[in-house]
Amino acid sequence: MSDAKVLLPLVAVVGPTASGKSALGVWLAERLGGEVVACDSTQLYRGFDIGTGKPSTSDRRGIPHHLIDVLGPKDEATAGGYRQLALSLLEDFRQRKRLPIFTVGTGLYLRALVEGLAEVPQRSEELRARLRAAAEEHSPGYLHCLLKRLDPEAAQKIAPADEQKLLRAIEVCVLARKPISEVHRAGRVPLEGWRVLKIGLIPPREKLNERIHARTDAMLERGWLQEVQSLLASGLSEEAKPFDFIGYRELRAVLQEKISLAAAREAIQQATRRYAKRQITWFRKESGMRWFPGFGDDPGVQAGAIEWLQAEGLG
RNA sequence: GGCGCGGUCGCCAAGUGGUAAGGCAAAGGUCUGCAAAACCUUUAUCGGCGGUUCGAUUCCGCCUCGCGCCU
Repeated sequence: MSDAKVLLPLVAVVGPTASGKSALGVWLAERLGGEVVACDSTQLYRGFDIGTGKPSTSDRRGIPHHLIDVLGPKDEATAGGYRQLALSLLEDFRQRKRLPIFTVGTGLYLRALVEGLAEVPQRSEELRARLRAAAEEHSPGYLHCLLKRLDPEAAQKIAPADEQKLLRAIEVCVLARKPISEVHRAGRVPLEGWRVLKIGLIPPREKLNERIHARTDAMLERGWLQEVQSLLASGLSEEAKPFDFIGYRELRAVLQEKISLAAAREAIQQATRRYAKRQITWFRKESGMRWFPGFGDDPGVQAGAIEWLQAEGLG
């Protein structure tokens, strides 16, 4: 019966940008008969290749990679959407008896997949537009007050200035016709049938920053600016979601002659450093993580990782 | 050697005789469908010494460093 699924192993290589997740993922896949599944909100987008750090053909070494290039520039990536894609992909892995190796940079997406999401309504752009318009007309604390009336408990947890989270909370309350806190309390449906083995990569911050800087330069040398240029030339709106990603927004500004390339380079490096910091903050809280204090391409880390996985019954 | 200006957190920078705005960076953190996002918190005793004063970062003197000008 399909509802009595055998527990299969699922590997998740978790780490901040430039920590070598992809390298470790491929390395493990080669040795364990696995395939790589990206868990990254930006690699989902077709056409945005260099700056999102998609592994090149040679980096992939013949190992199949999934959940890369599955969205067009006008699509909206969401945690729930990712979960759907990943769930059906996992069914496929189950049938083919292959080991899924997730390389995760977007912690929220992994959590959405593994722990599930509450039964909440999807985004509604119309409702959001209305709320934003209303917020414009009223005083600054309007949205927070509104949420306070709908769900005092949720309002307490969200900062009055955090428009993004306030909008979502109000949206859920309105669409679900009940407080978001209540919806959340109703629980979520976690991933079933898979045993998740999490490998966490945390290189020393100084070293990580060095890699981030070097990688930014390498990406620029590989023609990142030209990539952005041809994306824009292809008729894509400058407002398309992927142009908000680190680097793409800076390079777009260069092409619009708002900043110099040198300034963009520094801004990209800095934004990436901060991004890595936020990722690390998120990952630190992740439960059941097996930590390795180095890079994924480090032989010592690789040996340690496979050793651990084998001890867990893999291979 | 003389004259002038200036030395306030890693950087930029306001300011006052009663114990020092802000911005950026940094660090820490939050997070259930925009997450490469959004948001929150934290961070100086004002170049050194002495004087005036109830009290000086703010006034005075000396020293020191930087910048500019002059001989």
